[in-house]
Amino acid sequence: MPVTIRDVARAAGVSITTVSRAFNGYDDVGPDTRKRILKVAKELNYRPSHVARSLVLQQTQNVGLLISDFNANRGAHHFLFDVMAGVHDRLASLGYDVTLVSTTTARQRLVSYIDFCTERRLEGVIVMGMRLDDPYMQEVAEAKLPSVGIDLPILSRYCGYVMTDNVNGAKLGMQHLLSKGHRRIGFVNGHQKAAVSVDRMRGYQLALETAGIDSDPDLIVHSNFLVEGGEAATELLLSRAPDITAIFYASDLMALGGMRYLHRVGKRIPEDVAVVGYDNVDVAEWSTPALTTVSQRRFEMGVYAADMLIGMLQRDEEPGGRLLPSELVVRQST
Amino acid sequence: MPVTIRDVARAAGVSITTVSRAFNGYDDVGPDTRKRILKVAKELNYRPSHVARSLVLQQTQNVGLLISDFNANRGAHHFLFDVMAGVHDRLASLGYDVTLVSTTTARQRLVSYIDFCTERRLEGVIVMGMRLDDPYMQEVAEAKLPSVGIDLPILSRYCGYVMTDNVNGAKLGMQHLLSKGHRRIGFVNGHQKAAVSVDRMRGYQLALETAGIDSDPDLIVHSNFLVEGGEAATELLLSRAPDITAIFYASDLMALGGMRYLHRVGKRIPEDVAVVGYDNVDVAEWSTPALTTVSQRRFEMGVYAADMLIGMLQRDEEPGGRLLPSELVVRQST
DNA sequence: TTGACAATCCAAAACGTTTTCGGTAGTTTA
DNA sequence: TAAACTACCGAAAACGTTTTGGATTGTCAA
Repeated sequence: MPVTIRDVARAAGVSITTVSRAFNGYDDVGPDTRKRILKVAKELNYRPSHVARSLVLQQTQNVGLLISDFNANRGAHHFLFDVMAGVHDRLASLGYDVTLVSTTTARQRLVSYIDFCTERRLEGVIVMGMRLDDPYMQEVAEAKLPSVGIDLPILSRYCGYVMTDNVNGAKLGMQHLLSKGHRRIGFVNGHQKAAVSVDRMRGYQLALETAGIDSDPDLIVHSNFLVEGGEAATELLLSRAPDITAIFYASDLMALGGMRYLHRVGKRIPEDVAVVGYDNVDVAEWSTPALTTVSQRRFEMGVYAADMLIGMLQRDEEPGGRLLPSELVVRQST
Repeated sequence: MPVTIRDVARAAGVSITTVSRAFNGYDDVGPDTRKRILKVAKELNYRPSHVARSLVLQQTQNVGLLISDFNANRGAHHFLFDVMAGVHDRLASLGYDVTLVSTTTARQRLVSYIDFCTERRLEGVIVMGMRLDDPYMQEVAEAKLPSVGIDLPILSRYCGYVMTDNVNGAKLGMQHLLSKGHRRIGFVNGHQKAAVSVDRMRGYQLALETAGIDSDPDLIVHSNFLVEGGEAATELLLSRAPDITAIFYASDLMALGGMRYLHRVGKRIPEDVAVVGYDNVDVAEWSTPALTTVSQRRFEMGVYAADMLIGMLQRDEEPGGRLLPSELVVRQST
């Protein structure tokens, strides 16, 4: 049904070899024949088949964008969307196609992640939203498929990663609170199986340490990065340590949930309790009071991840771990 | 480099024909040979090439997910992400691959949307985030490529769409305000080139009409669906008609911006001005006061769009226009 | 006049599958 | 015992490209 290179060749009165060469800009085709071929091709509405070309060239120009359990991670769109945009933007501008892959789907179809990718001859993968205990973590690390994790510190011959400098980010947030005179600071972290959580925990501890304050386990609670989780965590935190004057949250959404709870129990922000979030998502700016937070450059994370992958693919570069700087954004909640 | 069907055939001592049949579950291959082939294939780590198969079968099992200017539309993630999840979820579970496509990228690469799709032999496309005056609108409508628009009323032999019943949705929001006794109701609509805007405008007018209220052009202003736009629009609205007691926004984000402005100028919500949004995004629930809004079932929109496309692809069904019901979610802003 | 050398072009193989059309045994039926 | 049938398997063509290794001109220098 679709018009092939053979149709063009026939219509232009040349061989398919010549059509191919005309299209790919080789110089051993006469200027008039070239013009004729191009004209005929346009008339016939010829589009070279990407799949035939992939087959003979043995490369698809196609990379996967793997989002762990896309469906269940919908609440994370505040973070994920921009990263996706960054990844796609860079990859597309370099001529790569991006196919969406989700692990759950793969699981449903009883195909492992690596099977999925090699079957479609994906040349590389960018992985996001994954937990450290996810079974696919190991698959990614062991596969010989070039891949780069976002917020996933996997490092091997074929795996690199990009993430924000979370320990410094957490330190920034904490130092800000410490500089405001707070001494009893609660910490609502993300779930323990998120790579960022362990780093942010370290930043929290480090900041306390250098301020000469002993860490109190009662002041630390783990949650799920989402609003409801932050709400519940804050309630728990306040029941355990009613004397805290500030809370540091590992995500803006949890901070929002926390502020909602604080508001409900009549605490004023920042007078009674100061609040710092993490991510600097758009919502942080809209809340009342506007949320002080540690920013992550999400779009850039995607771009850099794409760049690292391209480096591996096109220039055979060794992957590495790239840490983006964090920045403190001070607003009214502190 | 990758192991092919020929390698498996050689290792198993059979022809490639037999390997192919064994893999595709044909019944004319002996039970013992089949077992042997499968064992050998597993040992060699054989994965059939999706691209070779696509070439011979003349179908790719691949559909495009076209997001108009992905990059610039990042602010719309509150709406888009869930739809994407719905689309991907359904499509993936039916064995289709999903390729991300963005028109800007295409434009950069000087390849038209339709070229992009036919080159990759995409079997269909789901289109979202597009404006009515977008040049690609016509391309989509004229192309013989099965496609379904989300919030885009394009209808042809190959084009269907799914959108929320926006005129009824707007009517619901307005009727709610009218039932609370409001008579001077401002309307902050989205930009005029969005399909949903014209429907919501109609719903607004209809509601006024049946309530016997004349529509006042001073009470209507167009904006861009985003927070800052809503803020500016509200300022304009109040300057033109200081006597309004309620505002209906065509998106939750604009409503949020509006509430921010109202708060700043000392108006109480809902006592001085009642506010209704549109979309029921997660943020609507978190704001203070929580936002009354008209809900859209975003995930389902994606699922239904996928279903419609599959219907065309697999059962040659005629596309149509599917309208999802809207629902009013009453919270504290009214 | 002839050999070399551009300038153009083409036939055929290759990429990794699926599928059509047979072919060869062995087994049953008449 | 021959014919028909079953069960299993393979050779080869096809899908739409790219690329290798010439082939055919014509031109120019010797």
